[in-house]
Amino acid sequence: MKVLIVEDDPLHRSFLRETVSASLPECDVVIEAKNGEEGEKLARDHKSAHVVMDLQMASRNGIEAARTIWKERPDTRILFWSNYSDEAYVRGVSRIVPDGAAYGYVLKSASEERLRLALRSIFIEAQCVIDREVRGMQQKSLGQTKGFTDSEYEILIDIALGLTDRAIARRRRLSLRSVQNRLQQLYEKLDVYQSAGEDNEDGRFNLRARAVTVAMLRKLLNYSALERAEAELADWLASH
Amino acid sequence: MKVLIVEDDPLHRSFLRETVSASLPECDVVIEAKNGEEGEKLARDHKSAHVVMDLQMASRNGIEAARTIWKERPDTRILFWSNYSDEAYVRGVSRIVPDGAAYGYVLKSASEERLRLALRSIFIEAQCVIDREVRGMQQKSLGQTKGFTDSEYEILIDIALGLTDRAIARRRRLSLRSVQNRLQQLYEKLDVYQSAGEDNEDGRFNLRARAVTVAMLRKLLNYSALERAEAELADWLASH
DNA sequence: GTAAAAGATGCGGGATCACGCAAGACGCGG
DNA sequence: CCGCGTCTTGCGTGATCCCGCATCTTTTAC
Repeated sequence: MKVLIVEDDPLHRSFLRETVSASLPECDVVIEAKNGEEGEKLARDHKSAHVVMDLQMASRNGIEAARTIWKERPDTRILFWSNYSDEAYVRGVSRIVPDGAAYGYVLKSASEERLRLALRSIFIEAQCVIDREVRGMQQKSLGQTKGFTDSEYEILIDIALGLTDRAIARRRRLSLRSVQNRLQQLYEKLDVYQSAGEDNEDGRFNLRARAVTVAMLRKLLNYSALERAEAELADWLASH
Repeated sequence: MKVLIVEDDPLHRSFLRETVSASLPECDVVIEAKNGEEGEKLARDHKSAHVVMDLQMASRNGIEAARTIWKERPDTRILFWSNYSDEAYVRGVSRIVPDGAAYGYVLKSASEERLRLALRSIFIEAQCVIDREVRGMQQKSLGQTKGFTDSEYEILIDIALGLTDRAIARRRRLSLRSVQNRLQQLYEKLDVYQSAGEDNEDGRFNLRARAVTVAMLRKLLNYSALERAEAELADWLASH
């Protein structure tokens, strides 16, 4: 059994290496990559079916890497080991996990014991292990209650990218007015109005820009989500 | 000699502790805090004059903490030990360092040797030590060449916060038209036009929103910068 | 001290945005 | 089949944004 570690921080990497070999005696080979790009390559070369990796890496972030790995070999088992449970990450991950694949998401702040357990559950038992805190996010993003619809999230990304209403309409194949409707309901859910109008008409906001910032502050968006969205946009622009 | 370590990652924290005591034999007490808030408190309690800390912490980020520490005791020597050299961080740090204070900025990706050297240079010799890569950023942000003026950066933050032109004008005590001028020059420098107009009028951008995203992708802005800006805005709104 | 450069302000117009109103389109339980 | 809610679309309006043109002030340079 081979395990591939993808993690850019040297300290964390060596910690992972030790934990993996300590808690998985059946693992005889440990491979290490120090960024997403290298991770993809090594996963391909070694046909490794067991991966533990960080989200948020400099060269190619974990979600990108996971997507190409799963695209080539959908039965790969991946444990995401991340610092954050941003809704942007959780949403990004659950968007790319193939049907029936075993995967996990545990936070770096979790105890070592929890990490060991997750490793065994996923790699040996083929079970999914999602950290409690992360699970909360997932509920919020899937169950509409208080969370954001896919269409709302979609349009959030579009305005974050700086697309114009008309451009969004073209991209999502909607009429101009529909785009604006979605925008309104997004503004509503993000509470952009509350902080805006209030008492004085003095401190009014530019709703569009404000929505993006509020979303970032709420961890609905983060750098890597923007990065991915930007890449997708470039693709779309190329294919026109 | 007392040294205060402020770092939220347990692995990094213990690494720091070892490195500090190994490279600074004259240090007899090492105190540890696991977030910015606690860091401020311990710095106050222990009157510690030597701090090494992370930027990017959950509860209260490094720049905030450093500012209050320096406000209370400007001769404190602080070594920032960070994963990133985002222009947003560099700018944030150099904005708050008091005149004549000794401080340092080294990346976590640097060698352990470099860290040891920095520790001794700053804490013993009272010299400033800035990582090469970080220095590059500093040049770009201070020397206008190819970088951004303070006024441009200021307005960038304002639109990122979602302020309206009129609101910015009030906040910065400018006329509406001046604000728009600054915006234009910001758009220019961020190359928002290039990606926008080009050939087809199809993929046009909303310049305002686009500028923010481009700035984020270029690391001119990041989460903690937004966080700080938002707090400042709230203050300003309160004092009207 | 004067000239050039940089910045601030006003005016005005065309484009875009935010959004109320109302009419069709689609799915869903009775 | 009908009624109901959700989603989509069109039209129109007022606010806001982007920006060219022209004037005036401040800073910088020599």
